[in-house]
This record gives sequence, structure tokens and C-alpha cells, in this order.
Amino acid sequence: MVVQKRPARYTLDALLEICVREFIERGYDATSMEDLARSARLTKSSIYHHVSGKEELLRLGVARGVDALFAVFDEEGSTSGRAVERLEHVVRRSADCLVAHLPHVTLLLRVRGNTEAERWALERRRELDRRLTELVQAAIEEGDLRGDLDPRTVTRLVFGMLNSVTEWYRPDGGVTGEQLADALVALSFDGLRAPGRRRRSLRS
Amino acid sequence: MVVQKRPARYTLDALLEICVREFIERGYDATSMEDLARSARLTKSSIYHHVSGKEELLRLGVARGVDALFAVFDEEGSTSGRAVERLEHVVRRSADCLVAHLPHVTLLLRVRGNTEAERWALERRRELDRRLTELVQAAIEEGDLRGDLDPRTVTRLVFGMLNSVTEWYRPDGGVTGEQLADALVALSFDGLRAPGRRRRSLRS
DNA sequence: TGGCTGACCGACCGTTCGTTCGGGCTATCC
DNA sequence: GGATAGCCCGAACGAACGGTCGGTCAGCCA
Repeated sequence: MVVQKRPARYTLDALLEICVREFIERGYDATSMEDLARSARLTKSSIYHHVSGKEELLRLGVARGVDALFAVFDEEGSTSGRAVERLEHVVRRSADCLVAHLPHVTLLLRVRGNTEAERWALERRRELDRRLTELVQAAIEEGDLRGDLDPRTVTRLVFGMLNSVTEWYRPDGGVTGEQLADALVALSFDGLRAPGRRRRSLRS
Repeated sequence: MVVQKRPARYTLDALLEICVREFIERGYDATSMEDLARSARLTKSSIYHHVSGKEELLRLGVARGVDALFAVFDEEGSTSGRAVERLEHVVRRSADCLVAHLPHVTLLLRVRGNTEAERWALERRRELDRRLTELVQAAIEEGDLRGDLDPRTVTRLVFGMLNSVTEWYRPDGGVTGEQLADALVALSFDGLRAPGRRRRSLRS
């Protein structure tokens, strides 16, 4: 093993980046402090110089994911215009955001509520879900979205499709963030079917 | 607390059901054998009478999920007819199947590859993904699905939307399995947009 | 009725966990 | 050049982990 003469110094963010990556790979609970230390080329005890403990690393990680996603709803395109256009903006920008902050958002979407930090993250996610549902509801009422599907259900499905990106997307996989966002918006709003062959509504 | 005079006897399946539920609630790694024992009203050591250890419980659980999902691809509707119809059949029946075997499929979709059993499960999931991609590819070539999107990407998105159901669907939530399957198929193939307002292709 | 067996239990094992503590090294400042 | 502060280390802590062991107890069959 190579030992650096001048040991690498870590900023909090640099250390966090490594730990978040490890959390994602093995899962938070399955990752030990020794795993983190090995990955960062530090000792376990050195990590405690930067953070108060394992849970703080999780808290910092998911907080960055939360901040990134909430920022999308504050953008101008999310607050003005027809609901259907605001919805499209949110979906597209969420995809961008998800790609830009892939590790943090991935971590955020994996928490199960075992600790205080995780429960807080779950509550924030629920808030995002609520806002998205409102948008879908409004777009249906304005006549731009089909009304034959339960708004709550389709919101969760679209949200689910969006969030599933963290399960497979890799920046070096040949698909750019823009291509991904295009596909997401296209699929959400117009579906897979070839133009000219579309059904009008649910099968009777 | 009520204590049964004749202590409940467990079949393997009955015990597995309880353990799978616990794994889902807290995550596999965060669930201790004592957690399982408490939930089953047994002692830790009694569990070892039924299974060889914690990992076997996981293995049995995910195997049931794998079997259920693979069965869909063996159905007649998945093997004959136009590709687009086979695809619709697979999506609809996967949704049914996911609702019918919600705990096992949920567990399956959460594994991260830390153990041998988990790596096997991941490989089976990849195989499902491969088969679905083939269907999408074929349906595009037959002209029934739009050709302006990358087959690999949309497959993963549709798959992601499908799988996301485990994250929120609850049988007692007022949405039946059939309504869910309808919404999934409708969204996948025709999208959210109201009929008459659909776009022909990607924005230029 | 006496022994066998399946289901279960309490006590305990070695290991690994997250965390703590005291100290050492190096660059910087006075 | 001595003191200071930031960063890091080795060793060890108590707690909790998954798993083992010997034994108990009820129901069944001969």
C-alpha cells in the first residue's frame, strides 16, 4: 500500500463525498466506520475530527440532496405559468438536479426512517410529493392533463419513475443529463406509443 | 401483553412472512435477530430451529420475489402476439404480481449486493431488465412504439416506474391492484397529457 | 406409562460495532 | 526557537451483534 508522505488533508465536503459514495454502495447500516476510514485512507478515529459520528455523515449527505430538490420548486418556471408547464418544468429540472447531485439524492431516496435524521428526510420527501400532487391536480383541472386517472396515483408513478433514475443512471454511461430529462418528460407526458397509434382513454 | 397458553407454532413460511416484513421496515442490515425474535414472539435461538441463519431468511424472501416476477414472462401473453402487446401484458401483469407479492418483491428490489444471496438476486433482476429491453426494442422495430427515444433508457424508466410501486403502494390504501395496473399501462403507453393536446415528438 | 421427538428457551461465545482518549507530528506565528 | 493549532494516529472501551450450546417441555406412539 502506498503511504503518502504528506497525508491528504480533507475538507468536510471532500470527506463527505467519499463517505456518501460508500453509503450508497453498501447501504448505510452495512457500512462500518472502518470501511469509511479505509476508503478515505484515514483511521477510524481521524474521521471524528471532522464529524461527530456516523449519523452526522448521513445527515449532511441527505441534507444536500434535500436542498437540491427543493431548490427546483423555487425556480421561476415552477411558480408561474399554466400548471402543466410548471409541472413539466419541475419534472425536467428535477431530472437535471438528480443527475447533478446523484450521490446525495440517491442517499436521500434510500433512507428508511431508523434515525432522527432519516425521519426528517422522509418528511421532506413527503413535502415534495405533496407539492407535486398539487401541480398534477391543478393541471387536470385546467384541462391539460387527462382526468381519467387518480391524481395521487399518477403523481407517485411519475415521481417513482423520476426517482428510479438513481438506481441505474451513471454519468459515464453514454446518456447525457439532457437526454435523460428529455426522455423523462416525453414519457411522462406522451408515453411510449408511436404517434398516430395512441388510445384516447382507458380500455373499456 | 397477551401471552398465548399454547405458543404459536411456526411453519417456515409463516416465520418468513414476519421476518420479511421486518426486513422491509428497518432494512435488512438494521434488523437484528433479536428484532426478528421479538416480532415473532420467539427467542433468537428458536429461529435457528427453522433456518440456518439471518442470511437464509433473506435468501428465501428474495427468491420468492424472483420467482413471482419471472413467472410473468412465461405466461402466454408474454410470448405470443405483437411485441407491443406482449410488452403491455408484461407491464400489466408485473404490476399485478407486484401487488400480490408486495413484501417479497419489495425486499428483492432493496438488495445491494453485500452477500452471495443478494448478488444472485441482482443478477436475476438484470436478466428481467434484459428481457424487457428486448421487448421494447422489438416493439419499436415493429413501428408500434416511438423511435425517437433510446430503448435502453425508456426501458429503465418504465421498469423504474413499475418498481417504484413497492415504495408507496399499500393494499388498504383505496387503490385496487387493477386500478394501479391500469394507471401504469396508461401512463407508460400514452402519458399524462389530455387527448387532443399531445405533442408529436420531442421539442425541437 | 415410558421413551422419543419436534419446538422452543436461557445463558453464553467470540467478533465487530461506533466511539473515546491521550498523544504525536507538522506548519505557522510571535 | 518555543508555543500554538490543526490534523491525524494507535489502543482501547462498552455495547450489540449473529450464532452456539445444553437442556426443558408438551404431545404422540407403542
